[in-house]
Amino acid sequence: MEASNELQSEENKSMDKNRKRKLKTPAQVAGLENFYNEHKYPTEEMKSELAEDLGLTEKQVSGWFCHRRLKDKRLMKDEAVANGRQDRSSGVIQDRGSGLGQDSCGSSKHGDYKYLDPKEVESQGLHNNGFSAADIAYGNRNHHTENISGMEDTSSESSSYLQDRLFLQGQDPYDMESSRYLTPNRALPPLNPKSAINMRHKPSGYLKVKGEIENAAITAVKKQFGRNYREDGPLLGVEFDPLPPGAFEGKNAGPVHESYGVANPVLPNSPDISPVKRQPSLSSRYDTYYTKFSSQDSHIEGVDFGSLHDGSGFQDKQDKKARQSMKQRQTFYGNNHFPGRNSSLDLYEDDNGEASAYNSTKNHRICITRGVEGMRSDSTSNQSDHYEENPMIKQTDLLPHGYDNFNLKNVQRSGHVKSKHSNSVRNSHIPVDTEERGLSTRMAKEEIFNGGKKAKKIHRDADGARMLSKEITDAKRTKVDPLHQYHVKQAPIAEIDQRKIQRSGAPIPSSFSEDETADTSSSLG
DNA sequence: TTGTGTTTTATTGCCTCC
DNA sequence: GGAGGCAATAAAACACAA
Repeated sequence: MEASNELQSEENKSMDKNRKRKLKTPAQVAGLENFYNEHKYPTEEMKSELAEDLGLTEKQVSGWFCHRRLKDKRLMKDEAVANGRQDRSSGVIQDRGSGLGQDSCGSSKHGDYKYLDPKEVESQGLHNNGFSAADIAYGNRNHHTENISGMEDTSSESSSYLQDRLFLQGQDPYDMESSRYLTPNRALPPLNPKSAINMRHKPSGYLKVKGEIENAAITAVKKQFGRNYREDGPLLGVEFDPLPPGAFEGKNAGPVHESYGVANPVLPNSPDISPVKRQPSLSSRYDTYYTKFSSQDSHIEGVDFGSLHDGSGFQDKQDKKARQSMKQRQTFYGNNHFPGRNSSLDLYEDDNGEASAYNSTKNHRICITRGVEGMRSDSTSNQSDHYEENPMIKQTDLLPHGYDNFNLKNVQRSGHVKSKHSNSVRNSHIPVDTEERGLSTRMAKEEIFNGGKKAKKIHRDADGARMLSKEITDAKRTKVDPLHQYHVKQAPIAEIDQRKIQRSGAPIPSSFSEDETADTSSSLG
């Protein structure tokens, strides 16, 4: 009896211990998100790898993915509902929504069939370019590439296009990452035996019946996008704006417009726009996200990865801040993978015509995404101390093949970004612009859907951004890291920053206000 | 500073598939 | 029956407003 009681108490203790929520570090979240973007249903192996890489348990990873899917589902549902109300012809979105909604993993094999999952297809097609922390790890291990193959199936056109684009740019670690998995003909070799096997699998349950149909729909949409991107140009932020309305026939016009409006690159060269200022809502989110993340960067650079979750002191504090912003963004971040990435890529490249800008952005992102891994790579420069904290992290394995360039950059960056300010500044700009575009779309939608609630959130973010902006501004004035300066040059970033001004009540350039207005109006109605 | 609302994390139960 | 997943729930961590 006593023994049992004791045992029970022990269990309870341990339960409590486990029960005690422990927030994942931004790095971990980033890693998870990135991986999630590519693999909604990671295999056990993947999970294991990811868990190891992130310093989490498989259970945690599984749980996280589960919740993440739920979250996605929930968002999609909301979106679908809202879309349904607003536009009946939003077949695409609805399709997505339905796909997600029904994509439930009733079948445990979904993970294996993710190739067929519209969601996956889409995310993969557009996200393959995205950087996945896990990818790095997996890349080295040649584990997963299934997704891409699946992608080729349904969205080979757009996806390949994107890949090509990205590949050509060749500067993007993300791209490189994905490209690494590609065979000379761009086909993805089954790296993982399991994957290969999986590929042979046919979807079961819902996917079995609807997979192809949905894929077709998704593919169609993707193709539409792909064409737009391809033919109409890379300026997703700018030109994509009008496309969605047409492509989606109205329903998305609002959201899309909004999203783009947020990141509207139309004001790239506006001198009036302060780089430190950003738009409140969406941008601020990511802005904050990255900014903070970068603050984590310091964390990343300085830290954290190693401390992935030792959850102690130093990192915890930094994490806390980063998390706050992170949390708010993750939702969107995960969901908007493709838009953000693509848009960012295109925008940077085309808009500025400066690969460097593009690269810088990427690098930045890499830094973030790599949060987990990136940190490691960064750590090589001087974060060893942090890594020491986490024995799970193997610095030697941190650098994925093909990431030499960006890693180097990152390292360099981390070099001068040692100072928190510099970090903030740097991060505040780049990422925002990059991810924001894609994310903004969804965010805008969410705004619409959730109305006040979202507004509140946005406001919250804005506040955070404001706080950051102040910090950033100060930092900028006092110190600007070379890389950062470069980033600052980027008009898009400046625009984004501009939003901050708006939020803070500072004067807003007419051009930007228009954006804002458009954004607002679209979101409102 | 406190209360409230939101988000994230952890746990548990159930379902489906093999 | 085991594995994987979803859904529901509880609780912690945050953010914001009063």
